Amino acid sequence: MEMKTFIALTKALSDSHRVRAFAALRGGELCVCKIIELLKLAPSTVSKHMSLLKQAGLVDARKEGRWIYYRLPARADSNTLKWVIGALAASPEIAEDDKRLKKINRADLSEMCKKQRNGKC
Amino acid sequence: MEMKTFIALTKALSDSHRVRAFAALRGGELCVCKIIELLKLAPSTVSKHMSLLKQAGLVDARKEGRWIYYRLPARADSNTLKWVIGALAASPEIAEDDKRLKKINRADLSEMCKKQRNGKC
DNA sequence: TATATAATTCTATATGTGACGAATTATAAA
DNA sequence: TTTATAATTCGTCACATATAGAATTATATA
Repeated sequence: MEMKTFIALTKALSDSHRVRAFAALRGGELCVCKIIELLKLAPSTVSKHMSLLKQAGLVDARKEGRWIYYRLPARADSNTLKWVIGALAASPEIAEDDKRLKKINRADLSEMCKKQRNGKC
Repeated sequence: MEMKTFIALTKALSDSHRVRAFAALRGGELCVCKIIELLKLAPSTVSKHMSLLKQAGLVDARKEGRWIYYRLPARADSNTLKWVIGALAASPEIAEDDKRLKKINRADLSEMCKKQRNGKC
């Protein structure tokens, strides 16, 4: 791997919000508004974070209607993925996120997004 | 690993000068002035970089007289070390550094340090 | 077609980071 | 003891980054 690629990876992984978003995708793809709900950040901020992760090759995206779903990439450098997932395995923060994600996945999607726009999360 | 620890690691690895300094230690311990010579940065800058790597647990230091030697830690999280070394294995920049380090290791240490002070590297 | 909506890009701002030179500290040598 | 020296810490500056809100884009629905 070239230095430039490596630095893009480590920079992408050097912000806790991005790391949490990345780790959240272990459980399967998520639309942006669910990631917004998890991180409790403004939509524009989350969008920028996901774009950075994508540029580093740490996530893939697919569009379906008005929604964009992010997911772990199928054929990414699996050593990097394994290292990150492994390193965070015992992280209390990630365990807490996993719990919250279960609730978020049960919630009504439309209602959640409406709140995000009005409540200025 | 806790999130805080993980972010300290990725932040430490998100600057190419620090990554190069870290990788240079694969070949054995180095005193600061040799790392200065390799990176061609001001001593104070290199000192800060090494201190950050140390805080992240990526390197150890030992003092011998006026010199301080940095080295890869004996019992660091070996998964992290393996991932970094593995990811950079094919990096042309690191290969180039390895070449230059051979020359640096042959050079006269006192002369090199004197130049660094006067030449404002 | 007009409106609502999910996500993005754009703009502005506050904070963080990398760089150097000067001052400081600790050790060795004269 | 005085001087030289290897490295650090401190002060400062330029530049990068995280954040939110406004404007924009693309798609679905009334």
